[in-house]
Amino acid sequence: MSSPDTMARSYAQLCGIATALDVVGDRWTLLVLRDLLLGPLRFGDLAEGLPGIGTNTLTARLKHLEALDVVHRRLLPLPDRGTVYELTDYGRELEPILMALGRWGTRSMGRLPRDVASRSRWLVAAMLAFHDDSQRIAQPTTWELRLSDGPFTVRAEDSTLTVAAGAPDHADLILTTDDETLHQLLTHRLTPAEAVTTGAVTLDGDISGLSRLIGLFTFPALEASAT
Amino acid sequence: MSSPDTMARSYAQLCGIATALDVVGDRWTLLVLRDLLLGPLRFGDLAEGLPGIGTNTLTARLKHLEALDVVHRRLLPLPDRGTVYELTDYGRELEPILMALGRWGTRSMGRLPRDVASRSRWLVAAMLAFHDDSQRIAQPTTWELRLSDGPFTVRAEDSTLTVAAGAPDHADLILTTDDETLHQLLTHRLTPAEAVTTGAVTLDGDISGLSRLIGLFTFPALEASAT
DNA sequence: CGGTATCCGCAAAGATACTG
DNA sequence: CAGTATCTTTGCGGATACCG
Repeated sequence: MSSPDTMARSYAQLCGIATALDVVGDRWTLLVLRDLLLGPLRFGDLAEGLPGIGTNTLTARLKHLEALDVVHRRLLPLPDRGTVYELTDYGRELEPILMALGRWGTRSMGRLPRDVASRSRWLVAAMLAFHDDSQRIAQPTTWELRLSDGPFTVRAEDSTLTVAAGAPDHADLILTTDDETLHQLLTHRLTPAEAVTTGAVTLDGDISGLSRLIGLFTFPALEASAT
Repeated sequence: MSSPDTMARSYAQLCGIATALDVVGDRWTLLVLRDLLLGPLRFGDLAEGLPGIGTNTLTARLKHLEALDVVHRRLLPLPDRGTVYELTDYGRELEPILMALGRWGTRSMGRLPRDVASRSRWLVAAMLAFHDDSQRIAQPTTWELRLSDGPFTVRAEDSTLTVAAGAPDHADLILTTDDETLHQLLTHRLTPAEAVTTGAVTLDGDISGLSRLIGLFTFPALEASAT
């Protein structure tokens, strides 16, 4: 019984890249891992974040990833009584690769179809991708972003940025907004002052903290479609 | 019907990673790009390096990649009268991502099936992936590797390593060997002296050059399969 | 030889209904 | 909520026939 069907369609090449694709190359797989980068998720939350995936396909991907030690299935303690999926150490090593792939793919986003799905968690992941780690921040700062997917924690310390789903215990600044406004702020098409004045952003804390947050990133301007 | 609708199965997500996968996420696509990393290839050479791919699938992938400016189709000058496919600048930006993915996947190579295909070009690509760029080499050196796929050029200058298919104009050392022997050398399961003595490697130049070549890399030992 | 086009069988993926 | 079962659709691999 050489491993179940998890290797059914292996490329069978003596090559690290081909082997990596045997593990994470199937359709949807890398998007599952992308969504798990911000923290553990339940089956239903994963499915909700992957519009178009069938529950059977999601089940198959999770089983495959679990068998290959990329994802771990964990039972939550009593109050919740649920199951969550989270990255293993091996799976977490994909983070810089996924971020680099996301930066690369951003250039092609102008070609996206008209009816595009959007999730604030993807925008938050993009913040991780476009964080400018050549900057060192003077003192550690925590932001809470309240977006449509729920609260997220962004923390800057020295030159590292950590991002996770969920609210922090303490935030230096809480901001409530929508994806489009946040993206406009990050691409400098909207100033913090404008955003607050129009009510597109609601702050609990000082507006300078919003400016400092935005300054941590270097988002590219999106190009229009060419084809 | 079915005109080149290259976005037929787009994830349609406002996300750089999802967009990248719209471009290079289809089966075989990243392996096509891997093989093009070492230099332009003809259709037939690509097909030969991707055992199992159908010629129709390869055609579809190349058309897709060409339409999205990842690969460029170029006609060779007269003596050859052929067509080659080569990476565009945009496509070449995938190199560090593919190398990182290959390093990541190497850990899972113990699970590969029994009948694995092997190509020396993949081993040469792995040399690029496992090059230790913390080293600076005293004086620029060029090696010619004569392997089953043909000759390859490896050049070290300062702390950069370049690798390409084809023989160099001048090589400081020419070595002829097989994939298995080269891999054993790179993983220190075989010493240069042993390899030369047994005839597994033939040198045209000084053996110290082989030691210096091997010293440029930090290949991991392959783990045995667990499940 | 360097592709392209077509048919065919299979396995994966999408959709949805259903169950613990 | 967390999946499983079932059915349909689509993509893929393989073979082959065709064109420059």
